[in-house]
Amino acid sequence: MTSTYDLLRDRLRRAFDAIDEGADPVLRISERSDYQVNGVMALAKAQGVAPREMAARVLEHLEIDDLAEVEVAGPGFLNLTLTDSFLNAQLRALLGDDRLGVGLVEKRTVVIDYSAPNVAKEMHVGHLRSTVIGDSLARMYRFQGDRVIARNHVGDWGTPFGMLIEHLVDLGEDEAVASLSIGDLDGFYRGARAKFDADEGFKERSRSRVVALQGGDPETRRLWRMLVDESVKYFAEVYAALDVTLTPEDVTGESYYNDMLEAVVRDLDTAGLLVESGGALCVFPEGFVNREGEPLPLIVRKSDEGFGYAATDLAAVRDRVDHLHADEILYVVGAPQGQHFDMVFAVARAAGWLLDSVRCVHVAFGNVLGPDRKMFASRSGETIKLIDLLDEARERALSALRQRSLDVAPEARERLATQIARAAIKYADLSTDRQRDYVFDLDRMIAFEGDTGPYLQYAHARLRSIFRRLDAPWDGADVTFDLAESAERTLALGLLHFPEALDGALATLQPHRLSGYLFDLAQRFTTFYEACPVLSAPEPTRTQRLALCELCARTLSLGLSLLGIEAPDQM
RNA sequence: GCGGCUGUAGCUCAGCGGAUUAGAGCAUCGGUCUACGGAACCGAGGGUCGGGGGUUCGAAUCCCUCCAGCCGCACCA
Repeated sequence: MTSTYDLLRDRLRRAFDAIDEGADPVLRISERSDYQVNGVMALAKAQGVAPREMAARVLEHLEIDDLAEVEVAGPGFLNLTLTDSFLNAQLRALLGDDRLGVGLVEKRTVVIDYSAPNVAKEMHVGHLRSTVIGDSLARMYRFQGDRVIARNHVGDWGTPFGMLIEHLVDLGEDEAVASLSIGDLDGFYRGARAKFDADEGFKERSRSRVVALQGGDPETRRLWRMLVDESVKYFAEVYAALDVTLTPEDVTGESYYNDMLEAVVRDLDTAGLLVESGGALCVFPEGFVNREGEPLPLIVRKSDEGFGYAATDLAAVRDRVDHLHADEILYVVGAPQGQHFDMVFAVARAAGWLLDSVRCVHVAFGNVLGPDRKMFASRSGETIKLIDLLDEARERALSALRQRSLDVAPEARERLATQIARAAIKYADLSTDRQRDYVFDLDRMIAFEGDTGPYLQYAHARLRSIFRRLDAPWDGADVTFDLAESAERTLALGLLHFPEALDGALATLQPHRLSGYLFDLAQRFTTFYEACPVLSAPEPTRTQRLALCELCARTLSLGLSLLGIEAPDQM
């Protein structure tokens, strides 16, 4: 089906095109009517015509009577009120559409770089946002019909691996694997670090181990592989606990690009972009300066001849363009790295590796803050394990569930608690502008009241409970939506807005556009639910209301799934 | 110093060119109530949208400037 928004916009565009080819009608959801058209004023200004006069001209060209009544309002807005027959037709189409009005785009390849934990290091709150936001974007892109290639840019290379491998050797392989597989990655890392700082001999061994690793010594590589594999296994557990779609196959760590780094340097040199400065090989992209106002380098090869992350990131861009054939590349990485990515993209474009046709975006996000508005950490100042955070949320959800007389088996209750805990944490992250910092407050995010994940899950569960109470199957095949009650009409309009909400989230790479919509829809539903009895209503009202409930449940469920949140039938 | 992000009700946040009363959630206060699940709903109070200029018929929204906070600015990612 074609979405309501698209149908209206197409008609409006035709009228606008007749006056000025390509002019944007600026169609928006309105508080004063169903939709409003804001584009008349801009058009009037461009053409030197009085706005209301322009509105009249647009109306002359506008053929939209079958969809909406139009009224000129204020300085020159067009207010649209959908006709009953159009509303009915759209709702009926929605009932038969699994995609709830969302069209499929022409399939492109979208690479999304997200999560990026470090080998032999715990996943902590610092990884939460990248993981949750990236996964939501991946789900939305997939749903829209694109081919998504997730890239988990795991930190699996660099000098710390000398000490980590030596520590592994000291512990013995079996012991080390056991310690890693119980998920005590920080313990392992700290053990290595402590010895490195205290023991000169260990430090020396670590250094030569790095050399052996870089030199490709088979035994060293085997031990390194072991560390990586165990960590990736652990990450998979965390992703499962979070219900994140990343798999071990998506892991292309820093080491993945090692063999491409020489070529990066060589080709930059060939392109005449490479400059030696202080012993390091650099590119000075235009427009970047340091403290002193001097050109700022992107250091591709360090003065010790090692490669930095800039080289890896450049190699990754090339790989994603040349081998993955990306049409679009997204980096879901914290805001502090903004300048670094600006420089990498600038260099990649200057080198001709990244064409203008490939959209490359740093999807930046702010920090997770503690109640003191500082970086979220435990009392003792340590970072908090992601898995501990989830466990605590699950405990709270569980105790809340116990206080309810919900007729479910203990195992089912455990499962529910897990679903609620994930919803609480993910929704809190996905329901604010991602560029801002946000305060992590478990009490607020896990509450069943307010703008929370559990509230939306609850709204969905209430809807499903209606259908459980049905004594006989209902059939919506011949339903007619007359929407006589205003609460019915308000809910119905909300259902039609789903495609715009998703488009908005994708266009801005802001999942909170979608979460905000879902919360609004849930509120429309609860208002409707209070005002309009469903099961006890006489026919044909009963069938109509059941159909609205069905659509609402499906919209909530689908919408939440695109945020990576499950919608249980009962809670 | 340069650059980026942020500053909207007591708190947490939407809104980021558009319309007379700037929205929501939480908290507060007041209602609804023997219920199609009350973990709900309805209502009220509460804001000079950081300050000041400017553009415009119209600015929380665009431009300039100032203030405050956070972050980045050469070999760690």
